[in-house]
Amino acid sequence: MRIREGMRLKKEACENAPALSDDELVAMSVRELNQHLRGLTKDDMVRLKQRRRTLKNRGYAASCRIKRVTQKEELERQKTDLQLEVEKLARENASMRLELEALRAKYEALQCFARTVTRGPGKVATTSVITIVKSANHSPSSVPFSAHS
Amino acid sequence: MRIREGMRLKKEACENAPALSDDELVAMSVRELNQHLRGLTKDDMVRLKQRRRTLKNRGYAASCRIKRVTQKEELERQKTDLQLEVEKLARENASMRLELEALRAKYEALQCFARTVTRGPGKVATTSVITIVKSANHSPSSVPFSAHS
DNA sequence: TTGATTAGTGAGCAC
DNA sequence: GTGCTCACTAATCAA
Repeated sequence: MRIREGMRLKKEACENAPALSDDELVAMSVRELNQHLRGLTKDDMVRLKQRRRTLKNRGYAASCRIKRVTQKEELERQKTDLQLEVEKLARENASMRLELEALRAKYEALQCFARTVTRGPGKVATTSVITIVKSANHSPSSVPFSAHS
Repeated sequence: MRIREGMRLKKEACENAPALSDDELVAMSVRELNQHLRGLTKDDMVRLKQRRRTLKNRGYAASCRIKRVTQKEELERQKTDLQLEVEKLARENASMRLELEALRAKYEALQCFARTVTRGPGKVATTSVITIVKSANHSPSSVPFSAHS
């Protein structure tokens, strides 16, 4: 139902009142409304109050609809934000994975090298035990460094 | 506006038809409808068709509302799914970051060692047993490096 | 009483 | 014509 301006004509039947517009009526405070109610039939009073209620309801319905679409838009916004964040984290994740693999390879290469160096030429004499323990937090009894003659 | 069963009484005015219920009327095909339309006033025909349209509209409005809430629920579901995924990725990310740092430390330690070994060629008078244990669950192939005598 | 929400209704658009 | 959606209304709920 589109707005029916013709409805206003009903109100014209009341001659002594200056034929309040919908906007005026709906914006009126209760005090103001009572001013305009003076000298009206009980019946007209009821009618006017009902018209006011209806106009108010019209507004409530409108804000209800607006709220509905606003919430939907908000949800969609949050969704796309989250999608972007997922993508960002996934990228970070992938690059870190590569970095980790690369470092592991470097580490193992260096390890090989260290082995050849220490195993081979000098025939190192003394016994020296170096233990570097970098353990995850679950091994509290760690001995991070211990050298033995 | 709640459903007004009283509206059906209007239809009772038509005696020759068996007073179709709303459900029957709305479920009827156009062909069936035409069957029931025989022997009715043009006016009654229009009225009946309009009632059918109104009943149909009632259903359309209902499915429209159902669709609306369904879509909203779907959006919320997707949102929580994405939130979970973000958390999961963030956790993975953090643990990989730790792993990376740990490996970097290990690598630098080994690098220092390698330098001392290679820099002082003959100087290394020690047998080195280097045990680097990074006991995180993901490196089962531990004892990455171990050289003896 | 006031504001918000629901179901039903007609208008009007799209196919 | 059929289905959907919008704006409106009355009913009803909630604060």
